Amino acid sequence: MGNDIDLNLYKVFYTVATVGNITKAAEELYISQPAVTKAIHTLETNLGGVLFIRTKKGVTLTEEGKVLLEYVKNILTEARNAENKFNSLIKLEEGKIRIGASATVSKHFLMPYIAEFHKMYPNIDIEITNELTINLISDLRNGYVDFLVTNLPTKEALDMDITVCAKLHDTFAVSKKYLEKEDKVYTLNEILEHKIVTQKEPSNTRAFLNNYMKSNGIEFKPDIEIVSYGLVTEFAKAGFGIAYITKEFAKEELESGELYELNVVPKVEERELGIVTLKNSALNYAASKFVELILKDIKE
Amino acid sequence: MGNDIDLNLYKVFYTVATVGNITKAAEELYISQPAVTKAIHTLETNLGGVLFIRTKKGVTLTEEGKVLLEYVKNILTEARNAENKFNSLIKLEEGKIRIGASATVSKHFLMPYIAEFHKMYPNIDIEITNELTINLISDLRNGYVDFLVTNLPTKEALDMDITVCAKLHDTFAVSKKYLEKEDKVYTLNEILEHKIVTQKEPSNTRAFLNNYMKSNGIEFKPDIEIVSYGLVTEFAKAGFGIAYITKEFAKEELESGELYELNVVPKVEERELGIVTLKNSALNYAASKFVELILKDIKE
DNA sequence: TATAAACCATAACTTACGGTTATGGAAACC
DNA sequence: GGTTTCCATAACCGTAAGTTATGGTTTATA
Repeated sequence: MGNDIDLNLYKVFYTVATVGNITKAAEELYISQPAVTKAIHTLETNLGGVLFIRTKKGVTLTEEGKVLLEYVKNILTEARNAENKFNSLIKLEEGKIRIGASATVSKHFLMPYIAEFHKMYPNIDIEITNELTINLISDLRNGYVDFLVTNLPTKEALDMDITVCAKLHDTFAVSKKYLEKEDKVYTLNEILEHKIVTQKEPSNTRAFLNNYMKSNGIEFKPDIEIVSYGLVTEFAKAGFGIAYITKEFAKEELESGELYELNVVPKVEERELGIVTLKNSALNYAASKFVELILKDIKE
Repeated sequence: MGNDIDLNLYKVFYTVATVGNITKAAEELYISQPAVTKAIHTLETNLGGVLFIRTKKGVTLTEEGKVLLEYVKNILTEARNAENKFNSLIKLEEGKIRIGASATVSKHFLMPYIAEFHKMYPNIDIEITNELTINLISDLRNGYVDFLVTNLPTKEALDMDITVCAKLHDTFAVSKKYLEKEDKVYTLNEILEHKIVTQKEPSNTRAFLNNYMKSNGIEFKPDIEIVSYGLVTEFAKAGFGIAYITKEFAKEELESGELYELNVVPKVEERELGIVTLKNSALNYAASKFVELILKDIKE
């Protein structure tokens, strides 16, 4: 956009035009009167025409100057709007964060961060999409969400950046209603003599469980399969069997004693929760601030 | 309109944003690459946020940068529009001239100038208002016309600037049908023995005639009074009597011999044709150019 | 797997120009 | 007629926008 003239001169022009007096305009602009005189002159020579008629009482616009002024008004208000908009985005006075995460992660992991962030920046909209990880990934690719918070590892992540934001610990837990608490170390086979409650495939958690079983040489089939993770703990609490759960997502039940953890060997490996973003595409400022908030915890 | 940031930086920003590459943008802007780098940096610090993400393949806009770009596009196109508009006004590629003048002046004086001007600048609209001088003056005051071309003197001209643009010579003329041509010097009283054809009051010409008569001690009453000056010559040509005419406005009739001038003493004083503009208000560029064209002739 | 090429960042230097002060002239105001 | 109000001009100054040179890092190339 080959734009020749010095846009800053328009600021001076505007002030002089509205004030109608070079000396006063200079005061308003906090520069000297000769500076303004010169600015108007260079603008006039650059444009190739006269903008003001100089009188002893001040200056008045020529007809062409009046026409120009209308354009200049638009230019300057748009510039002001640009500044304001950018500012409010940076100051987090407005904006939107679109997070993709499972209902479980949303409830048990994100919730406190969202609450904290919302308290700090109440005008930032937060939109959460709860779906299966596979769907979330396509949402991310299609630009429907800014980033995901999901269990790792997520395969096919060549076009994505992953940042670990928490460690997850799976375990077997059960209600006393189903199995009296005992100070005992369970083998996997002993566990499998019981009814097993777990999530239905496909799910990251279930895939992790399958893999764990397989690496211990066991081809297994659970007794109760549930789509919603939330219901897994409910079924366990109701005494339907031994549930495969993630400790971080069942804190309440474990702390209240509604469920207790079984001491099983071999221990289930540690998993990770990660923030997934699209490579080569930046988060908006609000989203990056939110991610920062999450990561602050893990840094320590 | 307290606008803080350097508007010229937006030009650089725009180029970088669209090219997506600082080095190439520098080429396009005919400045060095470090200059562009620096410009973007200062813009970023002035705005207080990041505009681009630097990669090894170039730069890409942040989300906030994308938002800013939309505003900047508007700013730059409006600036370009402003330049273009001003330019075409100055180049006389567009514009309008509104002239107030009597039908006589329009026909016998302005016509050739209008033709010449229109040939030079065919896109300038020329609007002519024909009315009595009194009405033209109020049109001028009300801004309905840019300037007047009228007989002088025009009273009540304190708020107006007057520039003489031609000399006018009134005289008595007659057709051979009415009075056989004689090589004779007429006194005013001899003239008055005939039928007199002249314009009806109010009119500048008639006022001038009245004044001329009065200064020669004569209270006179014409025999035929006509509103339209054009018809005065027609009536004279038809042999109704001796007409009071302006030589400059009856060239054809005098040259063709349809009318001939009577040698009357004392001679009628010279009158002036003037361009009348409103004080403290500038003509638009097209109008001022037109006035220039008229005045070019009298200068010589 | 060197080698070259592409890009942005930084540093040190130069200069043009946007600012300054000082002054003048010409109306307008008391 | 003195004072004030304006804009224009001249001479000077400092900064910030430009310059060249260089470096580091990644990506493409042979």
